[in-house]
Amino acid sequence: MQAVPQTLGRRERNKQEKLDRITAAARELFTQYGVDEVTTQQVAEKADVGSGTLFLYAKTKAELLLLVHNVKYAEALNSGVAAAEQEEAVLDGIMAIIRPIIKCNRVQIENGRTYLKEIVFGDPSEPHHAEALALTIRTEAAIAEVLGRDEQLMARDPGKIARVISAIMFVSMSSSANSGLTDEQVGDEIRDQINVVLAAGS
Amino acid sequence: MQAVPQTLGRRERNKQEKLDRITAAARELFTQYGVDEVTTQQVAEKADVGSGTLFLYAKTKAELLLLVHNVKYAEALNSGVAAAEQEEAVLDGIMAIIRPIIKCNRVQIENGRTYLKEIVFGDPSEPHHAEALALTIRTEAAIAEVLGRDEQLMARDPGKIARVISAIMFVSMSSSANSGLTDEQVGDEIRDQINVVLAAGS
DNA sequence: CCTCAGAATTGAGCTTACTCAGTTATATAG
DNA sequence: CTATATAACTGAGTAAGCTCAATTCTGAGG
Repeated sequence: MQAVPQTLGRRERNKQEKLDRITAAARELFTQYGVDEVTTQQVAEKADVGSGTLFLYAKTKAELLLLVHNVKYAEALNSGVAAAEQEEAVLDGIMAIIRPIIKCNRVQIENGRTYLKEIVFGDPSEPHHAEALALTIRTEAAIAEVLGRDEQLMARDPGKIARVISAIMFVSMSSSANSGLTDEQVGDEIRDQINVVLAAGS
Repeated sequence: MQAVPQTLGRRERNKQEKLDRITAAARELFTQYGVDEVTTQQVAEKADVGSGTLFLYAKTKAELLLLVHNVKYAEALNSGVAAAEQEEAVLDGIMAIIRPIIKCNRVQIENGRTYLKEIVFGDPSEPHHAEALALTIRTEAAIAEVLGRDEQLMARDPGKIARVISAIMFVSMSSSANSGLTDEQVGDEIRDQINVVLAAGS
């Protein structure tokens, strides 16, 4: 019997180190070449682990992408929420939240689309997927908060409206029809749709 | 040189027959077992064609599902549009359109979700995918028509609202979070969201 | 009927995500 | 320190979608 070591024991430390190496390897390769152009073998090699080990840390290749992309999405969301505080008008505030998210899902458009696909269609019981879902919930909450600043909208259901906006974002960012558009054009398309939802009473 | 034969020549007839056999085989196997549980080999065998031939008629397995499911979707849409004519209220009319679509995408939920996934993320240059897109456009048009019956809504932009409703439908029908719900529950979720979009002025 | 260009078909083979039986490393007990 | 249980790791192997070089079939021209 031994006291619990402050440094979590070698086993735990090794696991953490491996996860870090895998995450770094996947991030670099996916970002540079795109998830479809990278094989799991390549990620395993770069992370210096066996190919089987990779799948102990991410159950599928898609989960590996979630692991990597969640970080970027979280950053985008944070910056968007911060920017939204500076805005007066509701629509401007919402667009301030959305714009960084569009950007982050279109820098490497293939990865962004695969990420969004996985959020909706992937296995929600997987940990990285659960984290992604938590992020979309945070996004909706942030949007709902901005909606709630307006009395008229407060009287409607900000949570439900935020959900609708979330669906609008998802489809507009994912659709193959929009692959060729610029970030601004996608943003415009989203804004127009939000506008028709909000401008209801006018 | 010979006059164009009424019966399109043996070559064309053979191609048509093969496509029919492939479609029938895929429909039966996918419907009974679900697209993920069926291999392309099995479809090829059942259709009595070589495995390579299959991919001349549908470039990917997903395209094969589109080929099969488009027919069901078209039927659902037609029956929904017909039902919508009997409805007075706008929301009732829209739900009349949507309900058969929900049903058709959830009878075999795995196939329905894969179908929806392919519509958004698949290759739009493929013929069966193009047909699926045409169906979603027809769906939006049908919804827009019902919206246009109301003067207030007519003043807003029925086409754009229909697009928003389309996004709502897509996410609610696809989301893994809703896998366990009944058709009615999914319908309710969709109706609630549409309601908050339409009930704007009230 | 015979020839032949090219359309249509084919299935062996390739790629790659993922599995699993066997191996190695770690921590605890005596 | 040695033994043992068990957690962690590994890479050869499997499965399945898809490709493509070789083959067969079709129809027009002579």
